[in-house]
Amino acid sequence: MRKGEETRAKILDAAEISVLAKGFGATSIDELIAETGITKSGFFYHFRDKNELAKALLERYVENDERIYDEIFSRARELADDPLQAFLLGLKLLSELLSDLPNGHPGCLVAVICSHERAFDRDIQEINRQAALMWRRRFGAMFRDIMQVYRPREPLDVDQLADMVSTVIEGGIILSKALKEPKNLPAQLLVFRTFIRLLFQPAAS
Amino acid sequence: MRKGEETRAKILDAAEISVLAKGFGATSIDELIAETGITKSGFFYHFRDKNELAKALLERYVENDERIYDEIFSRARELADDPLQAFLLGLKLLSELLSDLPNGHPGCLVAVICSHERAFDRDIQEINRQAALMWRRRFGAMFRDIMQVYRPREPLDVDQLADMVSTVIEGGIILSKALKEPKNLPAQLLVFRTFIRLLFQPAAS
DNA sequence: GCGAAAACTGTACCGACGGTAGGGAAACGG
DNA sequence: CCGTTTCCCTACCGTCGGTACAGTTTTCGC
Repeated sequence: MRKGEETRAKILDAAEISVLAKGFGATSIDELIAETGITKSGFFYHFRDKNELAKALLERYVENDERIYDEIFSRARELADDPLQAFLLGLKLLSELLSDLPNGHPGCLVAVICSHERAFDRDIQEINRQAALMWRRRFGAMFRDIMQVYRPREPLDVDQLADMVSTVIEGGIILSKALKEPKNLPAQLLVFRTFIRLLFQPAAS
Repeated sequence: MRKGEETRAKILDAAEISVLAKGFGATSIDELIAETGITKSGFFYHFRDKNELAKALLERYVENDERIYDEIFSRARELADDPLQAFLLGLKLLSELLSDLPNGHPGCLVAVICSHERAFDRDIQEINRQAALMWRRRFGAMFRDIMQVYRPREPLDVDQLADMVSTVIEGGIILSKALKEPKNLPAQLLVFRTFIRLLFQPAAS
């Protein structure tokens, strides 16, 4: 029972690394069982097929992602009383965390799934959608808090502003990879941070 | 000679649609030859292997991409004398163009390659990198023009600002797909446009 | 410590796919 | 009409995802 989850986790660990590096199609089951020291039958005991592996992988990834955001922004909230300052601090903390990853961000599974779209069933696409909606809700709540204190210099839709956070992160991951400049993602986050500061900065200079 | 290029183009057309929809791994050669009415030998006459197909696909995609940007921003430049106004207009035109696509942006091949990274050889990764660098140069030049006339309200690195354009586009494509909201990408572009307007807006209101 | 369930192993097999090899044949251009 | 380009045909190989199923070990609750 607990042993089973351990093996399952080992498979998922190996799969995540490989999928983020090579894509889902190029990640073979044979390769995963070789790395985890399990047999093919053992693999299919845990996952009915490759699609279920993808599903489990994505679910785990999204959970972990949420946990990291929870940690960072709750810590930022503790350190700053003002909602705007807390958000700006959160972005900074996130940028620093990403900057400390030696090889840059390994890649976002949500984006990988998007690039493969029709290769997966609706279950997976729905998990993906829910993940993006969670981001929207999370950052949307923060912007609503900010707007109770500060008036934006330009009227902007809260949801679109919240989506912009995810957009910059996802886009930053891709650009970092394409350019082979791991520092690009944290840098982009800081540029976005400047935009937010500008947006809520009082009109008088 | 011309017949050959025609067939080649037909293969690339089918491949591009399929790759953007399902990813590269899930796009089978058998499927491509069925759609183009060619035989397997015929396919391998045009492309030594799947990797060369990817390379040709990416090269064609990047060229087309550049052409579209050229058109939009040169038209914007004709309509507006001021570099800032021209850029803002260009973003608006781009947003409208993306908004008119009935099923949303089909996906960016550069991003797909990034998600598959290690599955491709260095040639392809280099083409990808050069494409991202071209974007940086293109938008960097625009921002430099703008900065000769306007002083940004916050000091920002020109390259990072230029990368932000690509970041928003790539991130917007992913978010649009994840959320299944095709209008998300053009909306994000307009949010970014607001940020740029804010950045270069004179301090006095 | 025992029995049942959980967690595997082993073997044999299947179809689809990427790719190779090589011998052609139609189409076209000069 | 000759040669190159462009493609077809057949046969084959290894890998991969997946199935089937019987057998074995490990683990855990009682």
